[in-house]
Amino acid sequence: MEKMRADARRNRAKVLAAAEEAFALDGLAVPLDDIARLAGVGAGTVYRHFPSKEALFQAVVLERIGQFAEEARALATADRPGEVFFDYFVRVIKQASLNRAICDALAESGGHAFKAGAGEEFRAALAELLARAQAAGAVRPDLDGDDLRALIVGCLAVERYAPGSRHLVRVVVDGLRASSHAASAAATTP
Amino acid sequence: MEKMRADARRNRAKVLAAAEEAFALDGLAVPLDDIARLAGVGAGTVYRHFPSKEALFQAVVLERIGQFAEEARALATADRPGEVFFDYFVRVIKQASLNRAICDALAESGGHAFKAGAGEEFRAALAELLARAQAAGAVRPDLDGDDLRALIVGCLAVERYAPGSRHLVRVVVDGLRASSHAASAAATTP
DNA sequence: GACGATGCGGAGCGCGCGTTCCGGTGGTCA
DNA sequence: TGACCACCGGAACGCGCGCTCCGCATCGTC
Repeated sequence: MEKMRADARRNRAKVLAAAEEAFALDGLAVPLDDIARLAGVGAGTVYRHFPSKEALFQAVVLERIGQFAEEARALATADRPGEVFFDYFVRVIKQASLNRAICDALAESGGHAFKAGAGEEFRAALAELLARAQAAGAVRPDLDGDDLRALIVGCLAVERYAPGSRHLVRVVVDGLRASSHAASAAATTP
Repeated sequence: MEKMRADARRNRAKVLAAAEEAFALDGLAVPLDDIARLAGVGAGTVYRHFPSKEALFQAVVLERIGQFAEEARALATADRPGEVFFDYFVRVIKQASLNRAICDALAESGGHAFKAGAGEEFRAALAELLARAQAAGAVRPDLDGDDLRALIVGCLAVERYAPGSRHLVRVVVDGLRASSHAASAAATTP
């Protein structure tokens, strides 16, 4: 990996950059030939560096998810866990909705994208933020990290269906607040 | 259409039934040859009755959506608009989540499925239920029918990602209540 | 500068699927 | 019952895409 020829390393970087751009725009649906052309290389070169299109996709996606995870870790010790949590939740959805690659990866049933390293880190960091917000009484307690990821996937679907409708995510955010939970419990306990 | 030969009419019905079953299970992804085989006819026969796979899909989906619309119309004059609305909302999501065809059709960007007759009926009936629930003070007023359809799409994505997690839809339901809206407004108006 | 190793490009292969075409079959009606 | 023609089945076509293969170019080394 380090002892690669200079041009090989250069091409690998070009492929990654092109894939990042193409996948972000059109998701997994973009033909691999398009990525190769955008990178200015042949299709064979792509396969020299990545065993399959899927592997290239994973590489691109996991890097981005790793950024989300890092961001979350940086917030894990902040004050006002409630505000921090909601800000992060909304920001992740906003960022991810601009990136078809992330949407496709997260929506993929079974959450395959969370099996690998960076996915697991994101998972853990998200659960940490959630737990702190719940401990502070800001978020209803009947949810765990998996639930939250599912809700993020749902919000991304909403965003894709009705782009830019900011207030729809707020509906979910309001549903996450501890007070909503109380209202629901009261309503179902006459 | 009425002066069709008896076997033709029979085959048409068999194709529709097979398509309903196959699409419900695997969505648009199911190969047309599979539908033909399931129906016990040749691929050519399918194309005699429907100009394209897409048209067959639309026919199947619109019939189901028509049922949803009828159900909604039947509830449009009921008492307790709030309860009726939430019950219907949850039921539609539950039913649709068991039917990949509906999920695919609704998730399709642009909401193509709502352009045709039955889609428009569903749209109108849903908006009516919503408006009545809002007038009764049960649902936050800052939403319209399009918003609600987007939220349904989102809930279907959640359901597909985390099947059977009943309480996640409740998060959205709680977010829809008028009290949640008030809490949100209070929180952003210091 | 020459030579082996390494990487490169892009034509080509295989496959799956939507769609079409046509020779034969069997429903329909006189 | 016989003949006509609407209809049927399924083989075949075109296309797009993931992936492979191999002759050629380029890099690193002596």
